[in-house]
Amino acid sequence: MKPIPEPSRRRLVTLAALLSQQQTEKITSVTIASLTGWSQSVIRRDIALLELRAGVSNGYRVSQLHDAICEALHIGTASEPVSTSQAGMKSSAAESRLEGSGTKGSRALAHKCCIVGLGRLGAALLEASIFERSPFRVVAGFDASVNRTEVLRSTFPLYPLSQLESVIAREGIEYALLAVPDASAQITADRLAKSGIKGIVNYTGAVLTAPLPVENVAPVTALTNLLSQS
Amino acid sequence: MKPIPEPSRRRLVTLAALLSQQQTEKITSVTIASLTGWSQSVIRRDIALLELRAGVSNGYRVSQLHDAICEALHIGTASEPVSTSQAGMKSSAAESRLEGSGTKGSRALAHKCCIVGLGRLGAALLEASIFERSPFRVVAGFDASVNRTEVLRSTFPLYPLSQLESVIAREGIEYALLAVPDASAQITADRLAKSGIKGIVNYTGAVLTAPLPVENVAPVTALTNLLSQS
DNA sequence: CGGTGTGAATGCTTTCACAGCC
DNA sequence: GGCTGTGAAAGCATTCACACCG
Repeated sequence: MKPIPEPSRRRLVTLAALLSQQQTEKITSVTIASLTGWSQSVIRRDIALLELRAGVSNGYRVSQLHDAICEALHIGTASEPVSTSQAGMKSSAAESRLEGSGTKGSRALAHKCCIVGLGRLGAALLEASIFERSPFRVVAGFDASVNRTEVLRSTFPLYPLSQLESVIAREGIEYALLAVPDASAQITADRLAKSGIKGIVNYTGAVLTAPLPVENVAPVTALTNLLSQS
Repeated sequence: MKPIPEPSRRRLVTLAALLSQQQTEKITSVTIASLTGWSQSVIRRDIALLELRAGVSNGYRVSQLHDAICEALHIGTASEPVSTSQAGMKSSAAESRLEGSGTKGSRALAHKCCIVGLGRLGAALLEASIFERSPFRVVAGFDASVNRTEVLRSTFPLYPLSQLESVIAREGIEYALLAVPDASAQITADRLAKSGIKGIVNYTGAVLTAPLPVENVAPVTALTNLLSQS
């Protein structure tokens, strides 16, 4: 399968999330269009990229489409469709079509993440429910203040910042959520990069310079993006 | 000035933030390239869109470029360049060029925002420092639990969710940071849309259907975007 | 030189429009 | 009829390459 272009990829990420909150069994591109605001053309093209040739005549099977996206995007543990009481045994084993390219990696381990900086914002991310039913698992938190790492409660261990490199290496952590004070953002990002982290979600107001993908989600950045969209 | 295309706009938002944390007086496209990872071509094109024909031969004046971006993006109160002691009276009145399209709106009031949902994450956004020196000002917080709205401390008033519509109208609030539980996200988004809000920053895991721009910044969404970028 | 600004060319994405299928 | 999948066209964004400037 050829590499999926960036705009399509981002839409597919959203589409996967949308599918997992969908109740119906089937869905058409026109429904997706009304739910997301994207054009039908673009939706059909995006889905065509999956090379799942299964959506004939009356829409796509929600679960099948969802799984196909997760596979194409290399999302290991997929966020399962929401199960409200009525769901039944709908698709627990989503009949893998003949041409299936070996879906064995599907139950793969979740991607390991860590939270760096446990101020108010970082501490808020400790909430376990956020990552439930997602392909990610937070396995460590870090803060410069030993006080915080000892007082805060979480389902995974918290470490002093000095152990950043060693814990990342030991646990094989892939992604970091960065929520340190702006002033130490760049230095910390440098340390993360050197530790072999694959990507950073940046909650700080600082613009990071790093040799790896950074997703900026600082409140001010997000608002500014909206602002100039008028 | 013609409308700025979306990819350029997003880069310019980041560039503005980068400039405001810059210490030097001048900057060249090659420096920006090394700091951001974007190509020189794209940077020069983006800046050319500003029609600020002022960057001859040895780079751009940081403050001037910053102001030009803020103007083009309709950012009222710009985030000022960081003032480390040495900054001096650099550019407090950024010589508005002759052709200037009437920069009178420049000292306009900050854009008003509100935080909807004051759980751990929403409450973390109450931190005033986050929005300091930004073109945004949070003027209200909302939560379904009166307990929370009464116990939490902030520099602006907190209201029960029932007053959402009335307060938004009265205060003329433009943007909302949505941090309610996933289950009530869509309903709340509908209320926000009806209240005339111009854009939503979505911290929930839910995919929103709304007739206005939504910026998705849920941790899982951000991580997934990174993930499939390998 | 080292740097910007910009036509022209390239490469991507989106849209159109229609064949094919249920 | 309603819907998908896909060539072909149109529309955008990025890169190239070079004139021009301090």
